[in-house]
Amino acid sequence: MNDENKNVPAEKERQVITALARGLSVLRSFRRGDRFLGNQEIAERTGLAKATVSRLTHTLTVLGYLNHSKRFSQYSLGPAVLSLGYSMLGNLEILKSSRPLMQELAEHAEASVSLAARDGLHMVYLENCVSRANMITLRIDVGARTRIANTAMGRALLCGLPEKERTDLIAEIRQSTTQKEWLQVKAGIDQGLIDYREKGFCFSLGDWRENVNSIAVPLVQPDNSVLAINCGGPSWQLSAEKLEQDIGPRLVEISRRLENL
Amino acid sequence: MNDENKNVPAEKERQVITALARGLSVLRSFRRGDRFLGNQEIAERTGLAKATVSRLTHTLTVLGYLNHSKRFSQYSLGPAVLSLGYSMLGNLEILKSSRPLMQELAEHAEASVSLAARDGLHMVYLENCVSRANMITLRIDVGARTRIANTAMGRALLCGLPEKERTDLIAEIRQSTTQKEWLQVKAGIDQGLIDYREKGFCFSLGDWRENVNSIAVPLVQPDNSVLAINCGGPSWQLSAEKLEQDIGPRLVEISRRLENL
DNA sequence: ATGTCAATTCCGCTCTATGGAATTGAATTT
DNA sequence: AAATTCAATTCCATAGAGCGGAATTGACAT
Repeated sequence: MNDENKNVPAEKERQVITALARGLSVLRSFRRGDRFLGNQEIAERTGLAKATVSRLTHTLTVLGYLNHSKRFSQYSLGPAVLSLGYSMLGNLEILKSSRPLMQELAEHAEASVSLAARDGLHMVYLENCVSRANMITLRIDVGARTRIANTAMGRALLCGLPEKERTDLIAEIRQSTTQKEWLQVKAGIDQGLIDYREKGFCFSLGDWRENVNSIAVPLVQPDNSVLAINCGGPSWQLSAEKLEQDIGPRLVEISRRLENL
Repeated sequence: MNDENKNVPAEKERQVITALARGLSVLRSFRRGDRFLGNQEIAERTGLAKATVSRLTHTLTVLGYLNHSKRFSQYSLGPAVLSLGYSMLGNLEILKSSRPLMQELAEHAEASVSLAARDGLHMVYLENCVSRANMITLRIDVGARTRIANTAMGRALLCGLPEKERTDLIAEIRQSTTQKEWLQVKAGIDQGLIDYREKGFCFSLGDWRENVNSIAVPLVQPDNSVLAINCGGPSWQLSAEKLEQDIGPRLVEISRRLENL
C-alpha cells in the first residue's frame, strides 16, 4: 500500500480514530425524511463495506443510538441522540440570557429570531423564537441547518470571526462551490462585510429563499467562539427598509448586551 | 489469553466496536451543567486511559461533535450533536399527527403534555406541549430524561410492551435499584399494570417529585415500538380525581386515535 | 528559575477492526 | 412447495489501528 497523500502538504495530521468517525458517519447518513435505512443503503451512502456497516449499526443499536426494526430489518435513529443535543443546549449559558431578548424582538417584528452556531459549512440553529402571531406558520427547528454561504446568519458569523479564521473558512466555502455559484456567493459575503462595517449587521434579501428577508449580527462569546443571531421572515412583512431602520439597530443592541454578559 | 467470560451464560455476543462505543461514552460523559470538561475529567468519568481519551476527543473535535476551547484547553459539546437530534425528530411521523392533539389537551388541562420514547432505563422526551398559561413556568425540554421506574410515563411504557420485553425490562430495573428502593418501585409498577388494565392509564401521584401528579398512556407504533404520552403538572392543579375522571379518558382517546393512524 | 498539573506524543505490542467470500434468512415468484 | 432474489450476517485470515505506560511538551503559578 502506498501513501497516497493526495498532494496534501504532508502535514503531520493527528491521529483520527477511524472506527469512531465511521460510526458517526453512519448516524449522519440519516437525512431528514429517511425514517428507515437498511445496511445496504447506509453502506452506499457512507462508502463503507457492508460487513463493516453491519457491525457499526449493531454497535450503535446496542448503545441506543439506533433502533432496529425487525419487521423491515432496517434502522432508524434512536432516542439516545436526542439526549446528547439536550446536554449540549443545557450547558449553553447564553441561551438563558438570550431567550427573553430574542422573544421580545420576535414579538416586535412579528417574525422569527434565531440563534445559531457554526458546524462546518453550515449554521446550526440553537434556539428559535417566534412571535405568537406566527407561531403556527413558521417553524425552523432547533438543530436545523442552513448554509453559511448564502444566509445572513452565515455572513454575520464570518464578520465575527478573527481575520485568519474568516479567510480559511471563505476558502473552504469556495472549495465546496461551483465556479458559477461562487461569484454570487462571493458577492454576498463581500457585501456582508461592508454592511457589517458600516451598519453593524448583514443582510440576506431573498438569497436563501426567494421572498424571505433576514438580517443577522455576530455574537462573540467569552471563550471567543462566535455565534450569530438573525431576524427573518417573509419579505412582504420584513421590507429591506424596515430591517435596516428598525430591526437592525435592535439586533445590534441585543448582541451588545449579550456580549457584556 | 484465556476466555474469561465472567460467568455470563456463554452467550455468543455479537461484536461491539469498542472504539465507537468509547467515543460515544465520551460524548455522554457531558452531563447537564458541565459546560467544559478536560481530558482528565473525561478519563475519570469514562474510566478510559488518558492517552485514549486524548485521541477520542481530538477525533470528535475534528468531526464537530466537540468544541475545543484553547483558553482552558477543555472541551464542550459541539453543534453536530444537535443535528443528529434534529434528523431523528424530523423523521418521526408520529410527531406531526400528535402535536395538535397534545396541544389541545395541554390547553384544556392547563398542564404539560409530553411524548417520550424509551432509552435504556429512561424515557426521553420527544415533544412537549404546554398550555399558554403555563408557557413560562414549566419547561421540560425535548431530549430530557426521566427514569422509567418512578414515573407515569415509564409505567405506561411498561404496560405497552409485549409480555416478554416487559419482564426483561423490569428485571433490568430491579438490577439498577437498591433493595430498599425496589419495594417502592415494584409497588408502583404493579399498581400501574392494574390501573392500565382497569382504566387504560397509569398514575404517578408525587412519585417522581412531590407535588407533581401525572398520568400516562402507552402508544404502540406501526413498527411495534412503544412510546408513551403523559399529562402532568402541579398537584394543586391536577388532582388525582381530575386526572382520573377528566384527563385520563381524553388521553386514552388520543392514544387510540393516533394508533389508528 | 523552579515546580506542578494536564495534555499530548512516542513507541512497541496486541488484538480490534477490516473486507472479501460464504452463509443465513426473509420475502417473492414460479 | 420449490426456486429465486436480495440483503444481513458471519467467517476468516490479515493488516494495522488503537492501545496504554512512560516520556515529553506546554501552560501556569510560585
